[in-house]
Amino acid sequence: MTEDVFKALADPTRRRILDELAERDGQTLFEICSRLAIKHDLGLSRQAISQHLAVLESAGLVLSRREGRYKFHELNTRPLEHIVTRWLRPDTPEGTP
Amino acid sequence: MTEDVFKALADPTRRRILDELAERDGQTLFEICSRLAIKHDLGLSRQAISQHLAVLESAGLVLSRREGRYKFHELNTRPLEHIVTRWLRPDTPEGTP
DNA sequence: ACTATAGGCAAGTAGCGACTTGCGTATGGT
DNA sequence: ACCATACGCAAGTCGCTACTTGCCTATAGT
Repeated sequence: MTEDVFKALADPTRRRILDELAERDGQTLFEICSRLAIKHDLGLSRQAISQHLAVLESAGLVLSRREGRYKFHELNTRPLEHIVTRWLRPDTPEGTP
Repeated sequence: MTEDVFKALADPTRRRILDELAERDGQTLFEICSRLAIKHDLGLSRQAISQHLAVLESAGLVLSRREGRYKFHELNTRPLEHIVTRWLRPDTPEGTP
């Protein structure tokens, strides 16, 4: 559950992937690979990214649909919404000093 | 920075410690140890908890003040507030389907 | 049919991270 | 002065995890 969400967010490369999907949804594995290689200097193998995507997917942060030989990935922010409210006090809801 | 926050949140024991401090602020190391041992069944050594607290402290999630031979720890939720908004889309701000 | 593309599976390696163990330091009580 | 308490430091062990490498499957194009 939220257990996997925290573990998924622990890795900086996975967070970069989420950034990439937040910027442009529906990318394939190869697109994400080349984007990460170009925009950031991450020279990671295809399998590395694939495994990261698997972790993100089992955490529910990434949804994928397969079409032909392409697999498109999209970001799902639902699991992110309430993982932190667990510690946030009900007082000072937004900006009430 | 936020790098350390995610790493700090990755461990379930550290999240338990945050829970404990959220429930009662200003606990010492021994208090946290015995609380974790009793309420949850974590039979961890003192140093284990101490190292976890060090991680949480360097992430800015826990602040500590020393008084005599006691060191009191308190929760700081500031670093938690904006780590997730990075991926949350500006649409559907709270509950607007 | 053949080749290239997009991706998956599995085993192996290296390094980090959680935890322990042992010893050391400082404060407080008597 | 003595001892117990509350905590810190340092090294060592063990398991997990990120990453690679090699091979395999399936779809698309020609």
